[in-house]
Amino acid sequence: MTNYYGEHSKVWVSVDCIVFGFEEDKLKLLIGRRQMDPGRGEWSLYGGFVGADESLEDAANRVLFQLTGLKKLYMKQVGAFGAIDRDPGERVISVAYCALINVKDYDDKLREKFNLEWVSIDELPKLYSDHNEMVRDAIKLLRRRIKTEPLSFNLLPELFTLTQLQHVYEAILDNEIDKRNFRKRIKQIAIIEKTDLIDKLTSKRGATLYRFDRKAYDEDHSFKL
Amino acid sequence: MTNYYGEHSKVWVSVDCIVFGFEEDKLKLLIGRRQMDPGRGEWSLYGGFVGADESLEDAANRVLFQLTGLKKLYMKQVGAFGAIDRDPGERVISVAYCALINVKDYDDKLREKFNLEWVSIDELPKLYSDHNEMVRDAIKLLRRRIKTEPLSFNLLPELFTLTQLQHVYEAILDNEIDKRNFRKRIKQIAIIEKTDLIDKLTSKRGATLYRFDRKAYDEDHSFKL
DNA sequence: CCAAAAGTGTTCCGTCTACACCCATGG
DNA sequence: CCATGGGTGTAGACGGAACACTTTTGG
Repeated sequence: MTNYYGEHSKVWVSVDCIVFGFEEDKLKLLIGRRQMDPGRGEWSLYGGFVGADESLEDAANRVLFQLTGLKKLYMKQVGAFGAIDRDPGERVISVAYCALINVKDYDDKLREKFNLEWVSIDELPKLYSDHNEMVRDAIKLLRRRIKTEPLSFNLLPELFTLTQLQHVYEAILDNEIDKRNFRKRIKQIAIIEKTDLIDKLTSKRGATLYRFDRKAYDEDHSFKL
Repeated sequence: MTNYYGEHSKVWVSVDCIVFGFEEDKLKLLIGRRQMDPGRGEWSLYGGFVGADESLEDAANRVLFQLTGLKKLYMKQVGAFGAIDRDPGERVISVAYCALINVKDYDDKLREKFNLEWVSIDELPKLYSDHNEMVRDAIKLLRRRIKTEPLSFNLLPELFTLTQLQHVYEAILDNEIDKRNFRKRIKQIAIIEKTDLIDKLTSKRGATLYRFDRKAYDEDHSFKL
């Protein structure tokens, strides 16, 4: 192989994963105690180095799979972070990825194995390196995208009630939404499908369960909430 | 220095700059013929490798300065591109940055030196590697941001007419805007300042020149167009 | 029987859109 | 004097926000 770029220096590149979940009507983040030096023991996102033979997306998916046991997660790049001294050990450029998972699908054994915690985004501790910045940017990205993309379903089980769905929007956007207006809008957009199942866990009367209608969404991408 | 991450492999990281300008009522991109192997002679964005002792932003600013002779440009990260074979020569991860410049400030000698051309974004040729993707993402970013940030002034001289400003919006958003509605909205938002100067280059009657009122903007960031 | 969550429509107001004519001037 | 771009206001449509009461049922 010809050595084209030999005179330039190489750097380590890592990916860091911002894993969001939804629990107790709050948007939560999966973080853990860093298990390596430097920074051992600090709260941190979970990450990994990008291998010579894997793309950035592959690396992010690999890390997410290790972490959650799940493939095909909703995942989006947040951005590259490249300050010289962002990592206290060596020069490392990191690309942040944000993923949404349904906490119910998540294997709690993995949580224990990696010593992870679900932490509410408004109670986040100081994280390792520039990870707080990454989280901030990821939240901005979510807030923008949730208005035009059906992100919210990734945070919920397949079947969910309209109240749960509304709580997801409220948690991400951090404001209250009027119940009637919310339901009106949801019903105008034909991308959620009513089932004849009733959820009786959260109320005595019971609430109708809905599911995301991916087919309808694929046919009509125009979507505003 | 302790070698923390020695077992992992390093990669080359570059920055690629997407430089937008506005000329002849069109949004244009500064591209050139690649002057190195691999891909010598192909149309390409202008880029450079990230040095061991510079941040990603520094690298992007350095490349932009080389290219335009200008500092303190409006610049935003578009994202990291990391497919394994994206560069035909070696494994290189690239971070794309998008910049806006006023073509009038631009030194044409530099254009000749680097053999660059201003090409209208709807006449873009096939570019080297994944540069067309980068440009697509950059345009998406512009379209989103121009609605809430005063980007447009970066593409214009300090003094400009309302018609010019409108043409910038039309070029970026790729649709026509009603003149009266546009001017009504602009005047509601007090971030542009009328001068008593008249531009007589584009019309016989002459058009009032305006300037961006940065102070007013800094005081009131709420802004929608 | 009562507490607790589900479910349902209407009115108002502000914003966006569509639309056409006069003005000033250089050539 | 006329062609060219500059400049101005209004009416109707539409979408978002505010708002309160009835229903069901488990305990």
